[in-house]
Amino acid sequence: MAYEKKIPVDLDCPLRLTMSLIESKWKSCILDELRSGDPMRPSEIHKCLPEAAPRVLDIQLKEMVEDGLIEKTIFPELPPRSEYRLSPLGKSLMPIIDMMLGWGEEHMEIFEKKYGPRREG
Amino acid sequence: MAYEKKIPVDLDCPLRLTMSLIESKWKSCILDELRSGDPMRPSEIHKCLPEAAPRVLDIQLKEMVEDGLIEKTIFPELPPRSEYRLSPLGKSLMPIIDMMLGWGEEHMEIFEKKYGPRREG
DNA sequence: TCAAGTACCGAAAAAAGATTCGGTATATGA
DNA sequence: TCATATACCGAATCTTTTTTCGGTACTTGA
Repeated sequence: MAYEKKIPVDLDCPLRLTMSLIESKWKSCILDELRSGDPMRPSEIHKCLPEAAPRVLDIQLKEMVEDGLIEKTIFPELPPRSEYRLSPLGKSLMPIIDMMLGWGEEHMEIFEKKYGPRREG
Repeated sequence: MAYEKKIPVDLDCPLRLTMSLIESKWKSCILDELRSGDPMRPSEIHKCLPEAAPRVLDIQLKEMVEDGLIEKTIFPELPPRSEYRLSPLGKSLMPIIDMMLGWGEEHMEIFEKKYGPRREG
């Protein structure tokens, strides 16, 4: 009955906090796309992650801006133009993204053998 | 209509692979509990993570055994006794867990200010 | 006998997450 | 005029994850 405000991240445990910021399906990939530091337009991000439903990317980009991991610039132009780039906070997550990417590359074969190959007639 | 076998991890991208192994709500915490390398009994793990629904821990422990992140020993005793411990594969994830824990500790305050404090009358 | 502890599992319900579809608004080029 | 492109949002639906509840089976101790 009592209305309880929903907290968008997990403040009970430092590990859960970090996880809750990046565990949505495409957030880690978005951070990876932005790794160079150069800004990217939303349409570019969509093209780089074609498996992601566009609506999900929109929502997750918005949440990441709200959480302070990325920054958004809107240009007052028509047709509309905007850009996303890593914030300092987002940059500070990059070593973690790097390690996860490296770990995945190193161990992909194990899991391909175990669970793949995928989509064989 | 065509039945497609569900693949329990994401083999399309190394980053998503790593994430898919640990993104379930309590998996990273389970790895953290097992960090010392010493085995833990399931009841111990439950006590250390009292916020987790026991059933979820059971399921996630089982998945982590299946994925090869942890190893399980069942002792043929009554009452039943079993133990979980990090596998070499799980150990290789620890630097990532460590970094996420460290990042969370360093930045917790930002998010407490932004989204907390929680449960104030 | 009864409660508590051990380690699990199945099924239903609830919640959260992702997806699809349609819509806003404006501009350019065919 | 119509399609395409830009960027985004709301709502309904589908899917997955998490939670809750009950059950199995056996032992110990009150």
